[in-house]
Amino acid sequence: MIDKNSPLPIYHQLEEGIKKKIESGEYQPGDALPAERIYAERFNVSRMTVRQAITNLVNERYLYRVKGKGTFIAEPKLEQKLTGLTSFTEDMKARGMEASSKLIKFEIIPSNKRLAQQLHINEHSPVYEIKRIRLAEDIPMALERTYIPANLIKGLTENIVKHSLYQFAEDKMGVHIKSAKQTLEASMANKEETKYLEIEDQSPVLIMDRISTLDNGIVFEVVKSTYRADRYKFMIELNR
Amino acid sequence: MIDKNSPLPIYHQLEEGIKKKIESGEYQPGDALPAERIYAERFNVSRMTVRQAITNLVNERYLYRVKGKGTFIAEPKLEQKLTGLTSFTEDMKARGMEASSKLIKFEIIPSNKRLAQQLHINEHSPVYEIKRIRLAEDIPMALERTYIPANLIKGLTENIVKHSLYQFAEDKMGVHIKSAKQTLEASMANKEETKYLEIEDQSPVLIMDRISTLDNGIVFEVVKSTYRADRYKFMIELNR
DNA sequence: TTCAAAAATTGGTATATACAAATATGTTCA
DNA sequence: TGAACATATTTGTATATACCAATTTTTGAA
Repeated sequence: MIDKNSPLPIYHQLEEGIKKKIESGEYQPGDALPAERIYAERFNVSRMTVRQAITNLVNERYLYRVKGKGTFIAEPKLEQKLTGLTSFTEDMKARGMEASSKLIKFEIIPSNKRLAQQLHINEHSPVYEIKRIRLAEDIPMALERTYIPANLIKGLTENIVKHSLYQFAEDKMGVHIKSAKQTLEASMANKEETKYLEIEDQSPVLIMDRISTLDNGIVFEVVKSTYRADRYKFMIELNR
Repeated sequence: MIDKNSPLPIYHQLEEGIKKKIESGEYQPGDALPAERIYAERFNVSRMTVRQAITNLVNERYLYRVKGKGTFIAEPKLEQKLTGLTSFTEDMKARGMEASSKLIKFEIIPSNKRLAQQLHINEHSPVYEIKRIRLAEDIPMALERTYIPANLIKGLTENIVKHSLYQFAEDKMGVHIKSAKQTLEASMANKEETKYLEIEDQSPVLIMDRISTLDNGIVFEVVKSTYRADRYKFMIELNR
């Protein structure tokens, strides 16, 4: 379980080892973990090193400690893994519909204050503004506005945008999106939205804001999407 | 800042002290925290003790460390927790708000066709109907209607509903919720919703439908929640 | 047998120390 | 000036040790 010559820290190896036993079911919720001093002796490492591994797992909710009693396997955490919230294209495909998109704007503009803040760049710094209409079976479903710092991804063309932006970023720049924060809220359509989505004024719409971050922590994009409430429903599946 | 005779652990005192300086604005995001050895010397404690305090703050996202450079004040955390299957109460707590709820209906009614289908029971079978208003800081945020098959959970009382329904189900029945399917859509408030949520007619609202399933595959509940669009935003965090 | 005291076990706090690894700074030499 | 090297500083990993606090187990006397 422990290789002292490994470049990986001992506490990390121990952490992974314990995690694996939990996930495989060898350690069941409620079970007591061997005492810290036992681990220390068994692997001939310091108790403090064992503690470091266990502390991390406690922080990640895999374990919990009770003073004087021991350390125990925690109940698996419901939530955390949201499957779903896939891309529009995938989403439509899953519903058996033909997805397409129409590019209506592709420009470099100076960022305003709010955008600069979200993208962690200076105000007025150039950003790509990509505006698209998302359609399913040729019916407008959403208006999508994407903002990407211009200096982050040079040589972006309309053509690329028509294909996969993420694919381009991965292939040419070797960057991967690590996480995304999304918010969903209800609102009423503004003028631009009613126009492109072909809905009446004051119709209810769903607004989704997404901020995507790369492996290295750099904010890659800010996306603001407006969905027709009468045609679109978000599905979120939660498993444990 | 540090009282060695206090019953509170030193690392905890240090933790609170640093946190206070961050929250008061004395330490600004991006600022470097004094080095660990500086703190150790200044308060005449071990560097390891300082590390324990800082490690906790790093885990809570108040600080972040860069090897060889130092420890820095993190950007203020706006939206840490995802609104996934976390309860309204937890959700509000995460946002630093006081959550409460008002029970406005608790009855056993015969299920209609649609409900029976969702719950996988026969039409007209009895179900609990629990109607609640969810409040944050005494402001109505959502109207929540929960439906549970009556034969699934006998002896449910108003009092239990006021506490935790899930807790009751886990403790008394030993059942765990395994998964949930949620849909989110925008709509306009109907009469009942405008009344309880204290909003104007035709206001936009967010409607969340949830179907929760137990370990054994039995559908446990159907929840229909209507959220005020002007006060509530769903946050979803996705990580790779 | 019963119950209270003592001992053992477990996690919690704290110290001192050592070296590794990444980064920043200063210095030297071409 | 500018590049290469050495040095200092910072966090990261790991060990050994000591005692505290809560809990469980064992012991022993009534």
